[in-house]
Amino acid sequence: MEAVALSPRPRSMGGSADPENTPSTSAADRLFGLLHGLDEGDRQALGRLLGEGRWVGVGEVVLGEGRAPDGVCMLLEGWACRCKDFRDGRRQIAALLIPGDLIHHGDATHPRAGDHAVRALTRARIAWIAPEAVTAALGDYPGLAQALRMAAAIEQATVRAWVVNLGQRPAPERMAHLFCELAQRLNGADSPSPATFALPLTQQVLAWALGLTPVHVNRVLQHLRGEGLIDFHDGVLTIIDGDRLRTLADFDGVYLNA
Amino acid sequence: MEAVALSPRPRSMGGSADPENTPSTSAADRLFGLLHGLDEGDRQALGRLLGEGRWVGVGEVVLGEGRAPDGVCMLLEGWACRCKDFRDGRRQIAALLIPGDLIHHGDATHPRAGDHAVRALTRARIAWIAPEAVTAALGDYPGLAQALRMAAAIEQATVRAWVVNLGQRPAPERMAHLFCELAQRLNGADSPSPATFALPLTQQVLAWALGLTPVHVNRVLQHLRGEGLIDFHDGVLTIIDGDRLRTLADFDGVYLNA
DNA sequence: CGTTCCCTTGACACCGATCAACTCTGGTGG
DNA sequence: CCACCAGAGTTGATCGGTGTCAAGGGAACG
Repeated sequence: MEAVALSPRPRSMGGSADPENTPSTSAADRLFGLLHGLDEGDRQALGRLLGEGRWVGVGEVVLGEGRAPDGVCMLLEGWACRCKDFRDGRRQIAALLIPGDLIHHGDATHPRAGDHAVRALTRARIAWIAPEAVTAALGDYPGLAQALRMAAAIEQATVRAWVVNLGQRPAPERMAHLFCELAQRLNGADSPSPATFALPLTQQVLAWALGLTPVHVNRVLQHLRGEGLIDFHDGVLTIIDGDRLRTLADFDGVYLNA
Repeated sequence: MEAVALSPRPRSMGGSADPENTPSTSAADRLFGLLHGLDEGDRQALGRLLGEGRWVGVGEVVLGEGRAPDGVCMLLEGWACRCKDFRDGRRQIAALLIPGDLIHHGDATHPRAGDHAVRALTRARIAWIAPEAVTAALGDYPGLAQALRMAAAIEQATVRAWVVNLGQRPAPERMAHLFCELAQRLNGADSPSPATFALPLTQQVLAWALGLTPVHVNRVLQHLRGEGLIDFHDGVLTIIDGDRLRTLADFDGVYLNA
């Protein structure tokens, strides 16, 4: 992960599309969006617990292989991934994490998360909540515990969806499915058909996520583009025809809903 | 799932190798094996909560797509799978479940498990614990809550391992990895090299789990057999050379440990 | 004694990997 | 300022793993 850039270089006119400039003030809100009509106190309590977080650089390991510390860790800004590295340089991304996702639900019982590492794919801001603070907050704000369990369950369903994606779908529908998932996670289920959002990932990273080669990712991207479904360059994905994209991918986003 | 048998027919001299005859009295014990030195009271409490369970037939849906009921559900005997069905008949198994595995951790907060169905692959015995009983027991036996979270975390790690397996490994190492995982889950990490255990699955089921075609599963099985690594027929898997099998699969079973 | 269905085998097609070269942009250092 | 380099993206040629199609064997069952 060292010698390879993970997010595309800013092109031509600088940071005009710089994804880090999107405020994403509401990382904690996204976690709480999982719960309908939740107490406003819970939301503010979580915000206080999280604080500002700290910045980590591109490619940096947030949570290494080996036994993980206790406490809860959340991604506030930027992109990260759960990533398994092979000795020969091959990699597989098992999860893409966006602001509001839990990096670690360390309820003092988590076994070793040693099967993978969490790495920042862009510059990223993460927040740790100390285990004592977690247990205390769980007592004071019962909604919090529920939100954490909910988030874990949704991540579980998402990983299962990736198993299905990798096991059954050929490359174009596989990539289409990933894009549909990300669109829904980023914009919500009801995003209009011509949608544009920052996807600050290189084709190499997409390849790691999709179990493909970078060159094949490139060809599939061109294919989808030629079909008039999407456009993707310089870290910006445009979904041109969401309906046809979902049809191609056989996408059903219920697994992402609370 | 209707017209296809899921476990191989008993061959020649009847049920001599019938996997259902293995007592597996200790399904609950396996869940508790996840915790070192746990209270004996907790173990017995879980046993009482589970009771005898009820039998379901081969191919029967234990937990359908759609919103799941509350409560905890455990597999006591037999095999089951988390299975995603496509309209055109294709399938992908996202998890293989053996006695002691949790089918449903319904802590009254689980969202729709609607992305997949849980089906019995053999005749299976499952037990439900009503939600009130769960919350009551969680209060009385705090070790139980920890065991449930632990089991969930291990399943999560297992699904991630499947993502890696499907995304990165070619068919022979993929199958080898699955066999290593099952051997460890069934016999523990320290099983002697020539090991034999019941694997009451058809090649078609293996294909669903591995993202391969039945005919390719057949060929890969022959290949592994020709290499002197395993033998598999009539629902019995023999691991002839565990070391070389693990090497081939690049298997590291830490993700299965508590 | 025919049916069913799992397993097996062979021939062939194709998706995606591999290898290799080239462009382009941005960064670096003389 | 320019030469050079590094790394992302792109393209073409070729190879191989896996899917597909098709046929047949063998054990259990009615």
